[in-house]
Amino acid sequence: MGVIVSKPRSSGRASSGAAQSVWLRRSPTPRNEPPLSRERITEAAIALLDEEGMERLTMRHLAERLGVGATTLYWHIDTKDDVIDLAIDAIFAEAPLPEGDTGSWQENVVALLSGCRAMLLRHPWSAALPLRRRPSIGPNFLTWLEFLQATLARAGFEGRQVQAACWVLYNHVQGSTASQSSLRWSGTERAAAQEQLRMQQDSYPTLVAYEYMLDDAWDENFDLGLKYILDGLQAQIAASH
Amino acid sequence: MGVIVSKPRSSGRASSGAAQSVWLRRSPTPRNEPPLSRERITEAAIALLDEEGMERLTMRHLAERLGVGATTLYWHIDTKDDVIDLAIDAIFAEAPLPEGDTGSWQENVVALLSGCRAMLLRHPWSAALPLRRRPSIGPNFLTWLEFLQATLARAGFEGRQVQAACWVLYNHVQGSTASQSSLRWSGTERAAAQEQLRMQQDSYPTLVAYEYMLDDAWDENFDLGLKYILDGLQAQIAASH
DNA sequence: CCGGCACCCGATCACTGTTCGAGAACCACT
DNA sequence: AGTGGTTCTCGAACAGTGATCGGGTGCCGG
Repeated sequence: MGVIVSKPRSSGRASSGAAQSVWLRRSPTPRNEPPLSRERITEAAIALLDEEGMERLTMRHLAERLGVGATTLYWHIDTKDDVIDLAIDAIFAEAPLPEGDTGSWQENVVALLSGCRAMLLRHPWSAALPLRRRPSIGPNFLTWLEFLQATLARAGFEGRQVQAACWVLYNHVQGSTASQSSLRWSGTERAAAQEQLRMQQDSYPTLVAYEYMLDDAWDENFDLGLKYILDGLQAQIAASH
Repeated sequence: MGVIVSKPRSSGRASSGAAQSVWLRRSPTPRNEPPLSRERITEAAIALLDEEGMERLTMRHLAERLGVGATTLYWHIDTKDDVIDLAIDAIFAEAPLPEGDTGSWQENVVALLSGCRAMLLRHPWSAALPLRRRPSIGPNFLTWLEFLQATLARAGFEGRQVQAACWVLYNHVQGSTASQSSLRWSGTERAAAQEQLRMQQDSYPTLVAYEYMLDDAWDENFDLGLKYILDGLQAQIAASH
């Protein structure tokens, strides 16, 4: 201890301008059973986000859900962004880390990413993940990423290759689930957009031909795309002996 | 004509609930040279976003920049989301579409994605792209996507493969640029996070070993990741004869 | 019994997106 | 020149936002 020095309710917090990430400060309640805690706030935030979406996440709504005054939250967290950071990290605890080393590294990666994908789809608001101005350095996210990188390192990648492979795979899960979650729009508008697209077939022949935005073969697209990536990674390993 | 019926300033707009996408309504100013136009608003919005970022994009700021009352904007657009949709689509006009069919399809894809990446990095707020609740159906975005899909279709992909390949590639550009743009955080906090990560080396040995979040080899990671994807796609083509 | 600490909250501030209705500017046509 | 209507502008206002401040509880060790 002693590394993280900032007090929970410091009068001049983050004197050097921007507030620090939640993960760099320690929780202000080391006691036994406080009535309100970061954990309870995070839990309620996730429930609220799942039920009503990102734009309905409000300090007042969240407080009401917890049966608490709105400003009370600010004793436990510094900022609304903190709540979102905590929620995002918490859901990564739901992504299962496959046991043992059964099977090829490809099978391990597929299992890991599939579990993560299912988790992200359960929480559609996670599409907001990449837009956070600060990177994710929550413990659960780091654990998940560590697992992925370790799997790749064990598969035979080295140095820069590990990072590159890791980000390609992560972007694939994150990007495809974000698209899928965002594209759950109203049926009427969707129909209008499809009509509009079909009317402009001369401008977008390929998009129309391959039914851009018309079918919902999310699973197939994800699996096939993942296969492509894994094939490319396998080629890299083969080339490196 | 006659397809898009909603009036620009309709009293009860989008009577069926959610507002329609900008692209499904027509511009309210078919006149010669109106002082304020969608184009000028879009232009100013992009400049504002580039200079001050997403959270500083405000109707009032935008209006002030245009030397105009805040509420004036609402005659030209229905909603702030419309402005963002317009801005996002407008920057896709900056992504160059390589001329002709010189070179292999891989080279064409690399050129296309590199141009898109440079454009997205010039406008870091584009990281917010995937989180929009409605999908991108602006003309410039569709043109760009059409070009990518057409390139892939010409390369020999068929049916579902085209879509899957297209999304893998798109997610790679979008995801990597979003990460890079988001990770431009303050040096002090970054140092603190690195310190924290190094302290927990026991928990995250691989992340520390491969310098997660320590180096900024964005270009190398992007290129290498793209190579993996292209190799995987090449394997698909080879398998399909 | 009491001082101090952990925790809570009502009032309030500056600001947000958006609506409303009153107006100004322009146009075609008499 | 005048009139009527469409096109465009805007100030005032509304409900709601994140966040701060200072004054409160209630509890616990002494």
